[in-house]
Amino acid sequence: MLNRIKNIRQQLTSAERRVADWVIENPNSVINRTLADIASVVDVSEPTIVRFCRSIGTSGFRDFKTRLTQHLAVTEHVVHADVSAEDDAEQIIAKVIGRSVKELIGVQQRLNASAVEKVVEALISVSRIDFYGIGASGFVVADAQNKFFRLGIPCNAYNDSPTILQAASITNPEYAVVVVSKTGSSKTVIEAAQTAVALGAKVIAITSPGSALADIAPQNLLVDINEDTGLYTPMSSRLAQLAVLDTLQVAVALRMGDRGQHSLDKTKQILSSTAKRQRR
Amino acid sequence: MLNRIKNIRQQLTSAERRVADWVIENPNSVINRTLADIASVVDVSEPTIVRFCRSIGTSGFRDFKTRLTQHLAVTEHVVHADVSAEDDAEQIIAKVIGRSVKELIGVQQRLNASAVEKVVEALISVSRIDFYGIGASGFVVADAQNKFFRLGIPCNAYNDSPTILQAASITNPEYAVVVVSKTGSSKTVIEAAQTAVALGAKVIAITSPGSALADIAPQNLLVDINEDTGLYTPMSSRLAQLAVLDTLQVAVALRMGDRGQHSLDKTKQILSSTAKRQRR
DNA sequence: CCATATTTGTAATTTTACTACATTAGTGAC
DNA sequence: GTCACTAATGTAGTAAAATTACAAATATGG
Repeated sequence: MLNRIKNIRQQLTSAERRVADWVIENPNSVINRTLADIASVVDVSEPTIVRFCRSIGTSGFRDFKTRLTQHLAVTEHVVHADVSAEDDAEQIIAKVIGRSVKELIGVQQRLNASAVEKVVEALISVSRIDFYGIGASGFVVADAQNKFFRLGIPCNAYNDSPTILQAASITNPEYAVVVVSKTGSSKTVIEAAQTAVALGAKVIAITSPGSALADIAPQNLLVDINEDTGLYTPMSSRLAQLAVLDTLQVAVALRMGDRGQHSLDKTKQILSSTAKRQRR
Repeated sequence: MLNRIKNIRQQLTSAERRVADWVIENPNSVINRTLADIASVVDVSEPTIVRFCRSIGTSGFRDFKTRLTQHLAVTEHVVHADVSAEDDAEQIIAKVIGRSVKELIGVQQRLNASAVEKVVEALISVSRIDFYGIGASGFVVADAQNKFFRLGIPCNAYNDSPTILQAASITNPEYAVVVVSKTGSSKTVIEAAQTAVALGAKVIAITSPGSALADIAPQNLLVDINEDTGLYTPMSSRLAQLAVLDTLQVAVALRMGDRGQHSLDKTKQILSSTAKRQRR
């Protein structure tokens, strides 16, 4: 919604643009104000505001207001405060999960669609995929390996430095290498990424923009994770990485068509028949 | 919001209750309808609806409408449609992550605060914690182990059947055992939970309500995960489990006070100094 | 610098929410 | 059972807010 306004801003007439600028500056104010109200603070006429609403694709001021309300409810649905020792369980639940929700929505908005498309192209063009991640990212790559494996794609996940370095040294142009790292500054993953690039593998980095790793990898999915406020483990970055990999897996599965669906069905079938056998 | 209406329902007068029932049935319709509109379909007068709005704590119909809009935007912030082969990257990102967001918000609402409190009590009363999970839950418990370990709590995660059964057989009342399972029907985890309960360990299950595992474990955090629509791997359940464990870890850390904070600081310090050393 | 198109504002209209008051229905005492 | 009283609901009018029609002003090209 707000993005749409920003995108279309230059196509607007000057009075409408003044409205747009004010809305972008004070989105929350729109919800509690009336048409006349806004007209007077922005110093334009009421119809101008209605025209602005139509320009950005809504049917009128009323429609614009409800849509903005919905948009803001989602993007700002967060308990902004940090957890504190006085919080009871109810508050902790709200705050911890609220932060995760915020993080996911952030990824949803920041993740670059065309970059995703390119990465998907790369992933379906190779015959195997390796995932590298150390520390907290180690769990993420293990999960990713499982996900892609179920699509029938041969793949491995490595989470310790020596093995990652060895794995990188035996890659070739038939490999895609997905390197997951929050900071993108660990020596191991950088070295591994360099090696893989040199050997012709398609290297994809899921990391922070501007990091050393991001500079090396030709295809990047840069996820700009909000820095942790210091407290507690990096849940947010893990969640963001998982979300990116979920998206990639679904996108790859769709591009693979029946082949991927078939593999999925088979793995599911095995899982459920095992469960039944065990239940007896 | 809708919960509030349900709670207050019996205190309403009969005409107001008719309004409440209609709103609960058709919450989305409220957004696009006018006061007069709703009055005619519910077959009450307009002031009755305004009175209903006041009864549930809003200042009038307008206020009620925006609040409901916000509420629905958050709880239904989802592209309802499933992903399909025709979707482009943009839509896949929106749908996949949107579903995850929905799942998290669902957990946030369903997770029982008093149950969380009891579980936290149990976790801080023991000297070590074991995490059991097989298959997809295996990744979740590995992550949990890492999280709690950083608080300075001795703990282990097991993700294969024989090891889980062995681990359960050496538990004692000084152990807390956290069993993670989506279905709660796998033979291994049920058996392990039974063994641990018999040996006096505090057994906590993160699983579906009504499952066999839920019946065994004295303390349960029941997470009622929306069944997957069939497509793709169980991302939702994994996310829900992670969210529950995140919450538990934060709650435990807060209850531990300085002791937990101190351990966290130390582990963080080590991580960053290692990173620096590697960067040289 | 005039003609035309575009942008913006004024004022009237319509839609919508809200309020004051009247009517009806319900409840308990005798 | 009915009268008095209270609570609940509706009617009709009012105020407020959004929208529209049209006119004035501003910009643009020949």
